Amino acid sequence: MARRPRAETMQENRQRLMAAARKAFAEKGYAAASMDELTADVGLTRGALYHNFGDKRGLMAAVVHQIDAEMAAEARRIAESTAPGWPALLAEGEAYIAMALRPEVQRIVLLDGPAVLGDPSKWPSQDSCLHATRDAVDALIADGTLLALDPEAMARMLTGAALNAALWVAASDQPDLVLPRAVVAFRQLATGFLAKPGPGLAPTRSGPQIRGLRTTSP
Amino acid sequence: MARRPRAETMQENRQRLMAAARKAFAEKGYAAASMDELTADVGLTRGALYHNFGDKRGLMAAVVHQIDAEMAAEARRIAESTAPGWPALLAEGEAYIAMALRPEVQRIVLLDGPAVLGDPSKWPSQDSCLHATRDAVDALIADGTLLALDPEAMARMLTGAALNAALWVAASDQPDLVLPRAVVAFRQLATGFLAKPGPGLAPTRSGPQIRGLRTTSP
DNA sequence: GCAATCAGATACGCTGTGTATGTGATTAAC
DNA sequence: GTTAATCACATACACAGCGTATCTGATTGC
Repeated sequence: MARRPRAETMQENRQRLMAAARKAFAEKGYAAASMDELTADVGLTRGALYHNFGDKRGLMAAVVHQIDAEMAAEARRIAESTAPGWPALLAEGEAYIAMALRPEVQRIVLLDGPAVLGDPSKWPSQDSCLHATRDAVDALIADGTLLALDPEAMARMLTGAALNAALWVAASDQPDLVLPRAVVAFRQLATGFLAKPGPGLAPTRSGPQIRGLRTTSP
Repeated sequence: MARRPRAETMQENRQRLMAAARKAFAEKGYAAASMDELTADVGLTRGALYHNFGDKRGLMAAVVHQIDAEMAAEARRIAESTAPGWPALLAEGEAYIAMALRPEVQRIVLLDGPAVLGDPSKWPSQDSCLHATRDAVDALIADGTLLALDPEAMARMLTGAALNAALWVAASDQPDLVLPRAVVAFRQLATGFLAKPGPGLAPTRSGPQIRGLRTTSP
């Protein structure tokens, strides 16, 4: 028989369990997701689950970590494809807004995550998204672009505003329609941290675009 | 016997159940709170609970509604005891930050609430806090103090930033120490919505006050 | 005073988690 | 190459907790 190394199949099983968990948690919510069902879906039993993740919460932690990492990576990609500095920070925030519209992110990371794992800043993953934003803020403070306040607080408020805006957008009747308004408001709010606020504020001009579009730099 | 009217004792039982629920939900979290224990604590059984609130979630909704209303009332009181207009809006936001430090508010409203009941904007209570902030924003837009963006989005982001900041403060090692920094950052961020940003930004001047106590500025 | 109502209690079933134990395959020792 | 140890996962069990269906004694309206 194809003697596959043990560690390999184990890794694959972990992946499959996490994939199933993402699906179940996103669709039914953490509380309503049955571990029995979930494991059966990928041809395993709860035995495998408890062996790999300790308990249901452990699986949740792993899933949240994974999604969080993906989000941070995507935000970083977007930020890097933008003019560095202030526009990149804005782009990052907008990226979070856009990502938070995905049901998976919304349900797992924003709604159930804090309830199950506590505040994001204490997550095992240490919350990559927050970290990334904090780094960006640090750089912009050193840079003189932003006011020298507590960078942790600033990062926290920016991501908080962005993610909260996203929840609002998602809960609305026509997400596609209100999304641009949220983005505009976010951009405007963020200017509060600028060391020298741009003179002409023309927020609604130049059409707010998300995901890849040029952010108007002051 | 003292023939108390039925509606009266029923009302009292409801109150007692809710009081017990606030305690249990705050201390153990929604998921870990046992309805059997909770009802026994006030000398009742689950029968009373299901009769009055439908199910566990119904009880949670009632509790959240109650706390939310209390928060909104308190915020309003604070706002009214401040110079009307912009300062009042800031005071309101700061009040939310301070209130969110209370374990009850934090655990029930901020962490478990969204997971159990969904996004605050869809809560039965319609989220009084959000509503209050929105009204304040509306007035300040009409007033010309704030930029005329989507008021819903603005309110959402302000409360989002405030509450997120509070969670951050609460999760920190020395809440008392970082709270002032959060307040300063909040005040500064909020200026982003001002129609004409003040020239000299002296956020720490005039002492950010939380619940009546003067925060030490570093 | 009597019947209808109703708040709350009692009893039951069921789902789901966690744990303790079992087992067959893989790995490592000799 | 055989054997012993390990280990990933399965099986079996105990138990807590939610929801519902049914019951009961008190209150209310007539």
